[in-house]
Amino acid sequence: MAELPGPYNCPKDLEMVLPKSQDDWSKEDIVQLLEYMEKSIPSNERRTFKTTQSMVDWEKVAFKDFSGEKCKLKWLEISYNLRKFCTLKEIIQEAKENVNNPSKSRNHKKHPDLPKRPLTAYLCFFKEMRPQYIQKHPKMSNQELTKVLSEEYKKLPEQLKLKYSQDFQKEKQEFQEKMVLFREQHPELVQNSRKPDVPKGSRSKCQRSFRKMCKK
DNA sequence: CGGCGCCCATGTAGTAAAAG
DNA sequence: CTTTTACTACATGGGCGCCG
Repeated sequence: MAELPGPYNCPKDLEMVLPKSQDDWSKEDIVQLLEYMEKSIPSNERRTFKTTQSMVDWEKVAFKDFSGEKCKLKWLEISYNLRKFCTLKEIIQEAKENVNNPSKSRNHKKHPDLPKRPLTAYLCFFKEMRPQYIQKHPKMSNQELTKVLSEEYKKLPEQLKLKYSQDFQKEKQEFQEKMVLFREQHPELVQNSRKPDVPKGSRSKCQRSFRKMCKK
């Protein structure tokens, strides 16, 4: 704990190592440096920037009179300044958003193979009838159309509703079969189709009632 | 462990807001 | 400025937390 690791984590050292504007980098040179760096990393790289950064072969980045070592130092200077722009306050704000809205966080991506939940009876009806109602009421907004269609759905004869819900039941079975397959193929990913990366119990009762209050 | 109740996911497309 | 994303209306099955 007593000794700090290399210059990456030690801004004060970095400032001493990199006196300001002592070098001869033009704007164009920096653009070129960044382009060479970009080219040097694999396109499918998924590791953290620190990991990748430590693996960069600076001799390959080197160009003109700028040696690999010079390039590396310049990059450290640039990236250090960049990190100053991202304040702790901003990071905390982003963390807050992620806590409250895990599914909407920037890096939240659904697995591409994750089966889609089947449409409920109402949504099937909605999907099927919407085009006709668009023609009937060309000037209606989507919100208004939704209202009309929900009215229509309520008026629908029981027989038709039954047909829609039977379709739903059938699709539900298929969905469950697909989910079984999905879980077999991706055992490391969750038991739950809904929120793959939300740990159980992450939503507290307080959070719920708070949201409820906000809604009203 | 059963049952209640909250909240999410699901379809659409225009629009508003945010990001790039 | 352009592109992307979230929200809006609606019904409803189902996952899950919580309480007794």
